[in-house]
Amino acid sequence: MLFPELEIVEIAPGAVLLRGAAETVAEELLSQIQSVINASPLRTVMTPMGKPMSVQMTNCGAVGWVSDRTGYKYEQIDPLTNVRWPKIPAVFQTFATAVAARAGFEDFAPDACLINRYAAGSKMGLHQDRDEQDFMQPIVSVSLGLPILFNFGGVQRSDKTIKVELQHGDVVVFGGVSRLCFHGVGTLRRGEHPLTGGYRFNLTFRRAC
DNA sequence: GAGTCTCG
DNA sequence: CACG
Repeated sequence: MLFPELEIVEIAPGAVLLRGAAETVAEELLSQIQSVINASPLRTVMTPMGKPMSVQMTNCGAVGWVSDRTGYKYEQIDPLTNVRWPKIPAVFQTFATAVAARAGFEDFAPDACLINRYAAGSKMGLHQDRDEQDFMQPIVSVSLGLPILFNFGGVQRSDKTIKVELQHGDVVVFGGVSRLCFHGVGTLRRGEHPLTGGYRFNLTFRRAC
């Protein structure tokens, strides 16, 4: 998979925005997202402090990221269906590996893909992705549908954040010295996107195990 | 133990 | 909206 003429924005050392990298595969990705949702439906999860998250989520892969009263963790079995999460669709796997390589991370082989659906009012506070085994492996985040403001900070929650608008088809890859940086997104504003309607979908690819 | 959270 |  090649990305000619790709605009690359360096957000921080080890963190890049590949502008529009997913545009040409967006419809395929969305179609596969629907297949995953058909097998493992979107659901609202509780944070360990007892508040519901504003996004709806599901997963595909050998393990899926879940949150409940007991904490954050990766699970092999979807607690909603009590069977394994759907496999990561081939187009997801190929695309994630390709964009990671384009960002300088060769041989990225994700075993988990978190699917978050944002509706108007959904947001994601500053957090670290630190439930994975190997922090040498990067995070690949794909934005589809409505735009949202991305906040990317440092390894301390109090570090100041850089803000960048993520548009349909944008891909952020972060790893290396940025792997444990705090990040999040602002509140999704209501809108209409030709492919996703009033929603934004985010795919987060990780090597969890 | 803190926390993808909320609150002041 | 940023901070804590």
